[in-house]
Amino acid sequence: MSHDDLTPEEVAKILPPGAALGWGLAKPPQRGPKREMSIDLIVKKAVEIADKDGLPSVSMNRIASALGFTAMSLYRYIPSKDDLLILMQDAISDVPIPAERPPQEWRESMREYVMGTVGIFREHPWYGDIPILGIPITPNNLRIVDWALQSLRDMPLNDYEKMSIVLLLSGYARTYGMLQRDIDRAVQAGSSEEEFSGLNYSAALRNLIKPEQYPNLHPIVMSGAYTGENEDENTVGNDLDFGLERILDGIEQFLIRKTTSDATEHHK
Amino acid sequence: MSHDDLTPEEVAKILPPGAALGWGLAKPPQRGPKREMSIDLIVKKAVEIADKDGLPSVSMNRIASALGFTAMSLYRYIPSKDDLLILMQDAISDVPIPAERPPQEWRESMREYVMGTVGIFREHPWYGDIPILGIPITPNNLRIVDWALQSLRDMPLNDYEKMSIVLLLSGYARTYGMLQRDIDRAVQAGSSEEEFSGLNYSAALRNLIKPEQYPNLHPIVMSGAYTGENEDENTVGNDLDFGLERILDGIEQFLIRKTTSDATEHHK
DNA sequence: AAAAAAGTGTTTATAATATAAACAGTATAT
DNA sequence: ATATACTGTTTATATTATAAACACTTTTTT
Repeated sequence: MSHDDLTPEEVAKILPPGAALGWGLAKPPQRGPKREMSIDLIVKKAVEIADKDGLPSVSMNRIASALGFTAMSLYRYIPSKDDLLILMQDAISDVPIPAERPPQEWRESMREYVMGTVGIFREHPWYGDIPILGIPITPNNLRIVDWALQSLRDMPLNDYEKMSIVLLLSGYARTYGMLQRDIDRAVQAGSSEEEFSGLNYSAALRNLIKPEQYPNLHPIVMSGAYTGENEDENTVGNDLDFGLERILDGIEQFLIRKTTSDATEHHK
Repeated sequence: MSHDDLTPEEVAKILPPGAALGWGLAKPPQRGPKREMSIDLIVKKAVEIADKDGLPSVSMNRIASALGFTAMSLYRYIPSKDDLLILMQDAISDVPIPAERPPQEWRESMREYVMGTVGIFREHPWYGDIPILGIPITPNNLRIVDWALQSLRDMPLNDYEKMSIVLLLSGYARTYGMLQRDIDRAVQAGSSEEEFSGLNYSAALRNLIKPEQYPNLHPIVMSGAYTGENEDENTVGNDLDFGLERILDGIEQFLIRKTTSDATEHHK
């Protein structure tokens, strides 16, 4: 409601500590010994560890040791581990955003956005492990929201419709990012992609899926399609593209319906 | 490939231990003292605890104590905690499946499926916290896949197209289930739904989102739509319905295109 | 009937976790 | 000169999954 200009201190008080730190709103200390570390350094090291050994390996001890300090020293910079996770998540959301496209290329623009978001999951498989505690409010996360809104800017939609579409696209990207992550993780854990897709379980499923209890699934298990026996016909990449094109078609239908009904309303 | 009839023991050897237990393939012990517990009892109690206090509260100690035994006794029934999680996940997937609808009501049928799946997340908010280690292979999870395939059974689609659509719908249900869960969780943790939607951060965001850096998001933050200031116009329920209808429209387009191109191919 | 085998639930032990409290030392403001 | 604010460290705590060894109990084999 209010259009007040708040001071940075006032803004910092409203936001959760992690977000306030992300916006650089922590005022540097005025007294005491010189700091030997920095928030950026800690977050960078934490991301490095998570990339290499996964999120469970990111302990306060591990980060501090890697930097040559004790675990407790980190608490002079970041109030809690949850806040650190928020900062890590925002740090890796600092992705390059491609040049804007003309409005008629909105489908390609949305594809770029979804693929870009899925890319974060590929590069940092722990991205999806950090719990979502609310709508994005950190700087790089909001830049990604801004990116998603780009192709919608000049469309005949109200703000809520735009946000619904952004949610649809970002949710889709998240789903496939996490699916891709789960596969990468299973592969890295020694299990093969075939194991994940269920190829190893084909024989077992053929014995367990009875047509009486699973009338619709039964033929698909028997044909081998469920466990992806013809790998070239069924890959995750294909599934991702397939679903995305259906969603884009659905958005297109909405736009068509919206513009024609606007035209008829004009006639009234 | 093979059409062999395998013995239950052979099937159990192929599957991961958790899944084999879910299918009831563990042969009862032949010697030794009578068992005082059962797998079902343990899983039921674990689900009860998770429902009440969340997944982190489900420790081996907590389950065993609630049943009047020691933590280690559980390992006589279930090989590891990961296996227990698989059994818990399958147990709550035992949802009632509504009566089949005539083919022309496929949209309503898909809506029922998505809403039903989202419902599992509402009733058991920890559902989405259990990591996905591969395609569904446990009995109740496969029953849900069978449900999803119901409305597609008689459609002119090949098996891979059907599975892609199932993946699209189940992924969408999962996304919104988890969103709903995150909100419920934030509310239960004392923070309000307004806090989650960002309403409390409106004033802060208005000061932070500069038009130069966030050209597309800026107007939406200023109008109050980003933080959902007109609650009646923007609810999660609305977003769920909006996205689902777009996806159903996208599927409809695919069906139309497919049937007309089949017709033209016939003409050749 | 005797002995071996298999399985029961329990006790004890281990390494790792986030972070609270108290500490001695250091830079700045009054 | 002294009070204040801040630094990084040390010490301590409760909790976790599960391995190993234990004394009993039931069934199978000899």
